Amino acid sequence: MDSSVASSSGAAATPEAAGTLDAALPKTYDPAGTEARWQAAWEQAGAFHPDPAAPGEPFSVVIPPPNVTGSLHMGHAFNTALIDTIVRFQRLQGKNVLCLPGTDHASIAVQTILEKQIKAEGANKDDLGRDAFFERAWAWKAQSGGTIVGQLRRLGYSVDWKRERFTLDPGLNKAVVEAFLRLHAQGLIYRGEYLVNWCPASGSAVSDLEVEMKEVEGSLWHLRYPLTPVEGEPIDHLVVATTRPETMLGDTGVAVNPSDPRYAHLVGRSITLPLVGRQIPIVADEHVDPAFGTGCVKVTPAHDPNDFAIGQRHGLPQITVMAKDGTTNEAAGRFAGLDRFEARKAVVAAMEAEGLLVKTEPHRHSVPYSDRGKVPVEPLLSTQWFVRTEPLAARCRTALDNPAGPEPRFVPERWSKVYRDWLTDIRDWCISRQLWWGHRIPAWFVVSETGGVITEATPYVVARDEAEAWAKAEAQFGAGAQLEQDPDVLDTWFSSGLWPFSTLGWPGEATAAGPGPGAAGEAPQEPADLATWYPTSVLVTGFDIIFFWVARMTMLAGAFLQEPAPDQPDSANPDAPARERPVGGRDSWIPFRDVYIHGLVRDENNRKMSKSAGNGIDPLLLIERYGADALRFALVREVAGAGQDIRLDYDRQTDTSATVEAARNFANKLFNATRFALMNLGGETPASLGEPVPAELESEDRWILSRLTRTSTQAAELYGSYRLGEAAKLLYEFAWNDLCDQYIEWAKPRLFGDDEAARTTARRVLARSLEALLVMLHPLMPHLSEDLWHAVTGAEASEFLALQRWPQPDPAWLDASHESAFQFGIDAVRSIRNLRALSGVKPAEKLPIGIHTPTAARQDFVIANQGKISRLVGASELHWEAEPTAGQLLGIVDSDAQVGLTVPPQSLDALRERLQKDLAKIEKEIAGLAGRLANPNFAGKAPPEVVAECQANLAEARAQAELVGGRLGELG
RNA sequence: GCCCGAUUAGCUCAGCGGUAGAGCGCCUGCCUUACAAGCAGGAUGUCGCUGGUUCGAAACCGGCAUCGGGCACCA
Repeated sequence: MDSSVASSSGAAATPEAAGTLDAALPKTYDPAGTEARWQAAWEQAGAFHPDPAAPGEPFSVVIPPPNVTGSLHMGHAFNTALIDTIVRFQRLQGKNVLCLPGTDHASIAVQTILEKQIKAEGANKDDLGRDAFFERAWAWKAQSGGTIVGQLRRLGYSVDWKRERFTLDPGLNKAVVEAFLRLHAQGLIYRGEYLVNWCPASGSAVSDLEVEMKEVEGSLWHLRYPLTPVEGEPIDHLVVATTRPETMLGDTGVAVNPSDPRYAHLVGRSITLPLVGRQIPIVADEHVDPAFGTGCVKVTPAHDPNDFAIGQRHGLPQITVMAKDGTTNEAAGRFAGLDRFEARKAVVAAMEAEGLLVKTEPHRHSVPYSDRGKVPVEPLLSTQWFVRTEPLAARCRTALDNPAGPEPRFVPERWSKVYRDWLTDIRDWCISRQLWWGHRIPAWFVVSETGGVITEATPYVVARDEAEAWAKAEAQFGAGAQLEQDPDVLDTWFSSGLWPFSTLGWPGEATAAGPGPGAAGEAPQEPADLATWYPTSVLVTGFDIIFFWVARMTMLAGAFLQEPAPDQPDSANPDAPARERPVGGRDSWIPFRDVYIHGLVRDENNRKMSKSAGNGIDPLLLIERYGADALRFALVREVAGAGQDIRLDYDRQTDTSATVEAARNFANKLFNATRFALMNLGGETPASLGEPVPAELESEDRWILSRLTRTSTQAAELYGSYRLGEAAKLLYEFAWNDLCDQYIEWAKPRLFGDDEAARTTARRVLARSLEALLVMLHPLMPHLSEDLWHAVTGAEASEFLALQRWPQPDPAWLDASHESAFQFGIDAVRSIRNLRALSGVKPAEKLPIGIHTPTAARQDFVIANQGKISRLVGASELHWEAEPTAGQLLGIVDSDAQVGLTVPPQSLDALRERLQKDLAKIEKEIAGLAGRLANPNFAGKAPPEVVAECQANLAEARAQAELVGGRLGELG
């Protein structure tokens, strides 16, 4: 006992880890100081910096790296809460857990922000130059990244900050270059001129995924195209309908459906394109819907994806009439130099002037918008780099069909369909961006071969660096070769797509320094982190980036991690137990075993929170008001239906949230429960008190230990299967209802009394239950639980709850029949309190109370717990006769027990009303049960145990009805 | 057009074959020596509509309605 007191005060003597509770014993929990203190302590101790050679089954998560575009919003806090709950739980399971943090350079988003800033300063990025721009971008990254990291720390994220990565840091650049080279060597990267989505706002190509279709109110212009005249032909023109009249300047054909009787005979004839005068052919193409518009389509292969395809099928020329800044070019003739929307007006006006505008109809249609630029994208012919996706997607589909189980496994499962569908009709991925902020494409053009300029035909070499490029170029093109590196950068998602392995050290030193992929004699030493933690255990992310990110990661992993990793003997720790992994390397190349997809955080009006909508909530505001633990608990608790969006209530006037406040109240409840324990454990700790001795346990001891055992099994199951919200609710109920409302109240007489032995038993049970609860809650409320755990256990400051083991209560404590026996006590107490309230007895007034039951076991229970029950119900004396004494006010617990008060019956009406209500309810139940039993089909077909239960319930209900009826009769 | 989700107490949501739950809010009473951020007691629902399966449906199946989301997209 004494030694434990010493260890408790020992913790208090270490200032940086002193439990809040040891000092002034405030009545309310103040999260701010506690949270900061433990965050610092964890980090200083390197608590979350795992060793790849350490024992324990590896468990790893790479966090979705937030964009360095400013600060974090509630969605990030949600994602963080979920991931940290999972990894902290797994750490408590004794696994070798790595949670790797980082941020994403967000090429186009950051460049857009910076260009806006520069523009506001009256300059543009070209004045600045590429190097200065880069410097500025890095400064921005430092600032925004710092803010983000600060926010993640404030949430208590148990990530390994020593392994923090940034998608544009040198190590990841090496991975990006290597990935590009290997894909190129595999024939999976090509360069060519295709119609791409051009964003005039950012001056870059974007991928299909970065285009968002928006419904807009536009117009459908019907234009008259005169046929080049032919003798005897009655039709002298066609009418085409278009939403983009300006593109007619680039028309190189008109298409009709081959089976359209109106026009079939005109196929092959030519048209004189108005305003331009070009002769263009009429072609027949299945794509044309005869029922839409006039059934004639103008074909502009250089400015529309469908027209591009038609043009390809019919060999039509591609005439680009638009420049990359969204203005018409010289090919637009007299319309050249106009902004595209001006050009539209000008063309329509000109057509009208020539009497060729048949009509203009209002027309609602979808227009492709650039996600980032927020302007309509322009389909434009452009030479870009592409990844050939089908072979990569095919591998992913095969993995998903793995007969041993889908890889990855989606939770909830329905998202695997979304993932598969996208991989099934996938288009090639345009990966080049005409931006500066990003990974420069590792390709050098041999410009000497094409007269010093870069064209589509310019040959190139891909290389790890300039020296290698020169070597390759000279070998291929001779010493006179002139090189120029491609000025473009790669799509951000190209580097994000490598995240689960690039952050773990892929491709490793030997390979990177080696002569090239597949070269002989190469003996790549797989990085230890990769060997231990790849594939990662689970990816936790929102459904909105399944295509952008999840699928890109699986596709790229398929290109690089197919080969089994070499066996890595555990040299640093030869005695370590064998890993649960196949000898010879990883069991899958898919970068994560599970993909846990969560919903979005919506605002109080059920709108998606987003920066652009301006309805985001700064997590820091709520953390400051309620604490990080409260915010985390609130977010996780809301997520019981996995994959469902969550709605966070929020009052923008006062920056308050009832949901988070409820979680804060729970934190305070735990704080006070622990405070109560500290005040009543007499300076002892769970360890110094020792195990509860079965023979000494009282009723509530056995009950709470059984509940604890049950809860610990259930909570582990829930956490382990990503049912985090359910775990949160379960523990909330155990803590508040079972431990605080029941156990502590029943145990108080012993804790406050002088019976040393009884007090010790109660202390043992209380200490053990509370400690186990704190461990179980740790994944959800890490700071509070860490703090309280230190206070309760007196653990050294250098020890952490975060690194303890999940509670292993003795299974022998599980006792369902005792749980229901004790439930009688709870129910009896409630019945008495109800009766007191009903009869208007003052809470402070003590009065004689009876519990009446003919059952011996229950009588024994009442006798054994007389003092406790008396205290709980405010009894001056407690009777336990089998039958009620005359003149008492009676309440029904169940058919086998009644409770009674001896008071002047001043509230008979209230009691009568209550009994009548009870009776009505019971009779309704009887009618239902009797009806069911009367149905011969039920008795014949329902399982016998259900029938028996039904009969038992009916008997119970009838007995209760009789009791209630009798009481009503007495009341008159 | 194709696919997915949701619809349960005033609000936010669990429950997903045995006859309805939680938190918040609400009503009543309590500063009971851990906690008023608390305690005790209480009220509150034709589980969207409609067929079907079943002895039995909030739950399973079909249709419908409303809301939300994704994909595709005809000029």
